Amino acid sequence: MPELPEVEVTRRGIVNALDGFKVIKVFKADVSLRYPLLDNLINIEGATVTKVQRRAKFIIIDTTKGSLLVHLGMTGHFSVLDYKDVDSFEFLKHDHFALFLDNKKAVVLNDQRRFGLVQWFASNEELFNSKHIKDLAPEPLTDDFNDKYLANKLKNKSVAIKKAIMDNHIVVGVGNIYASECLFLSKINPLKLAKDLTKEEISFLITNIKDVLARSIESGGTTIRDFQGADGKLGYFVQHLNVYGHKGKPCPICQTEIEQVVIGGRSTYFCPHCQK
DNA sequence: AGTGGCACCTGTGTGC
DNA sequence: TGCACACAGGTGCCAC
Repeated sequence: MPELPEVEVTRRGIVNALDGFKVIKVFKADVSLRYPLLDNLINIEGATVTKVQRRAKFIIIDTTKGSLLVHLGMTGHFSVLDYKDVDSFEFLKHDHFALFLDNKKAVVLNDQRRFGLVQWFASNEELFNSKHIKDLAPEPLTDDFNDKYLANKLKNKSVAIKKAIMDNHIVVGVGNIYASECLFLSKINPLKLAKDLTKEEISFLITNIKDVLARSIESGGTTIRDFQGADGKLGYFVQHLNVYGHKGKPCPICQTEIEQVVIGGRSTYFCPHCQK
């Protein structure tokens, strides 16, 4: 489900329920997500949350007793709910993990397809050195993601540019929806090989990635099927999508029919006239 | 090393 | 109505 904007919207939706409050109870389901939910998740009980941050599509919850790493996978989402007492809390189907806070808020992770991840680390440092985090590329909304950096990463890359910008070793946070949208705005054919982009195209692409992600965060993310923020609100950036899911519909610029192709096993949408 | 393809899951929509 | 199949916002592992 979630790309960078949806994860950031989720982070903002849970931070006020967590930050500065004490975890009095942890719930974990018996079934595995992408990895098993280990017993050491219980270690967070009694800890006070000190920070809720995001790195790529991961949410990181730092506490006085260690750090929690969470990934939402395709269908994960958090809800912030009120509870009266822990033992009578009624979970929904596919609720796999929950934190019960001393402010009477429950932060509950629901993940239908179970591609998500929840792992406990003894320290923030250990978490950032974990295999999930340590090799991640720069954040797209920082100055580290710039023309010089991307040009260097793309030279000699014999993969479609669409696949390249979804590669976490090149830039993080760009998923299947925003990849199509950014390439449309940049007038770049998604099948074009990464190494064949001109300097100007790389520069324009960076501008559009930053712009699209930032605007989507401000709109509450994109809801295609089931994304919702932790407060249950839907994402309204879907109204600003130009090509994703628009197969056969007219291009908003030239009216040519939007085409769909599969790149790296993922549906990709583009205007064959505007994107060269 | 770089690249392509598939596997991991559940649910929904489509077409026969 | 029922069934089979394709597809869905992500990532990691495997074989070439």
